[in-house]
Amino acid sequence: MPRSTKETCLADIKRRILSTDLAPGVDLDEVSLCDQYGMSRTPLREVLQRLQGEGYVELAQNRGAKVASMDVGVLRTFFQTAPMVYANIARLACENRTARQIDRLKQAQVDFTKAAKASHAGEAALANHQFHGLIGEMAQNPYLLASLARLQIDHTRLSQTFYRPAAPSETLLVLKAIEQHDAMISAIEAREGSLAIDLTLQHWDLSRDRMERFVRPDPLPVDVISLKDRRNAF
Amino acid sequence: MPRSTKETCLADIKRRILSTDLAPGVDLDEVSLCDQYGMSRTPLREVLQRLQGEGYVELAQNRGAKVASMDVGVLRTFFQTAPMVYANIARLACENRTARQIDRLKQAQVDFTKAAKASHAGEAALANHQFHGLIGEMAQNPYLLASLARLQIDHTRLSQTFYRPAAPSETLLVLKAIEQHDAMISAIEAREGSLAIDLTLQHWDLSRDRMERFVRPDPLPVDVISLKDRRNAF
DNA sequence: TGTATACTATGTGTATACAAAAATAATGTG
DNA sequence: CACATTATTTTTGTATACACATAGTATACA
Repeated sequence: MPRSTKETCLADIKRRILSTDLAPGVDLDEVSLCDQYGMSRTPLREVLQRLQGEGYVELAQNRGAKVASMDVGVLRTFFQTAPMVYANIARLACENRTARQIDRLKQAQVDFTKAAKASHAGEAALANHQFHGLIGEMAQNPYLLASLARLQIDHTRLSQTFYRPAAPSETLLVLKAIEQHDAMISAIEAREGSLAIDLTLQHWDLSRDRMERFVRPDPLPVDVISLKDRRNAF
Repeated sequence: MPRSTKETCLADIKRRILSTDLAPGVDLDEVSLCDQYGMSRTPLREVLQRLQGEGYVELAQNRGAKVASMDVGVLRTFFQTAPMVYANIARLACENRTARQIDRLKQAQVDFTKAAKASHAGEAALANHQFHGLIGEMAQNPYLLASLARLQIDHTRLSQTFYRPAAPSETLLVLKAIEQHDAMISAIEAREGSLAIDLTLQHWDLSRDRMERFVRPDPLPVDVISLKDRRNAF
């Protein structure tokens, strides 16, 4: 899809950041990236500037680029802001979507379903990113889209574990997410704004629970003594 | 304030776009900008990439940069989105503002009041931009801030005529805007979120009325015949 | 006269070379 | 041995030169 070297580079760095292959906060070395993508520093630096503009990286004077961090302070506002923006985007998508966009959304859902059912965690998270990005496009609102894009970056990074189910009960959650996507497509196609908002918020609740468990996992056993004893018993 | 040539250039192009000195949609020539700011094309192009990321300019492949346009379709969503974002930002500002930020906001209000009372239209619009940008900083929400920044660009461009009163009644509107700013400062300082939202929406209504009159001015007289007659009567 | 094609001019995209700043290593001194 | 200072290396920032794409213009041909 991307034609020029620069666009390939831009898209690939985004992909690597979203999949946390490039972890939050890590420094990006210009020359090594140049080698990887077979380009000189001039266009690569322009790519980095754009990535900064879109919220993927942070640039510091004379100190290069690093992947956008995800500190706790920002995470708090993430959970605070996301449902409001997502809901508004969903409503606007109902008003402004075109038939062509519905087709693309359905295709994205096919891709997402495949990856999610196959438990391809990285691919599923990216396909989910693509799906919600398309709804954002439908909204036709460049102002809110800027917020949505930034929310999506952190959302996708936090969701990396979602599609890699550890227990059978978690597989059900993935299936539920797929169903919710299908319901959202129908609502948007039928231009039922109120329904689309409800579905979006339900979808958010599902995702939020999963993310909160990732951010704040089950605590380790407190009773270290008995653990130690059990170990010694071997 | 800006130390390096690049930052000066970035800030100045922003200023010129906000003041519509660089009108929406006009093409930006790289070499002439280089001459103006005494720098080579490499850093200038990086500035343009950043300006694109912040929504000031639009870049097209092999076709250079142009100032972000303001077509009717986008303007519709501007009026639709702005009050919601502004209100949320105001509420968050109450929660998260620091004493230091309050001081800076008061200083910005001094600057704004001076420029507005002196009917320095361009300066007043930029000071107003600065004022509301500081409230945005207080909100401590990078996601919403991205929307706010984009809304502010168009808001400031549309407000250019606000502070250049044509009639005495319009001077009163400017004074009212100044009062509203003072009230907003008090509300944010006292962390009264609900009040801050109300004031913000009132402030928006005032600004919106003025902008709508700018976008859709009074129609020209329909009765061209009688106008012509009157002219002939001279 | 209308249209297609070649040519020219202008402007954008990229690579390389060099300058400047920061990080790191090495050395000297108390 | 700790610390400060200097030298060295690494990395970032900028200028220049050239390659490439597009737009505009002129010319040839139907």
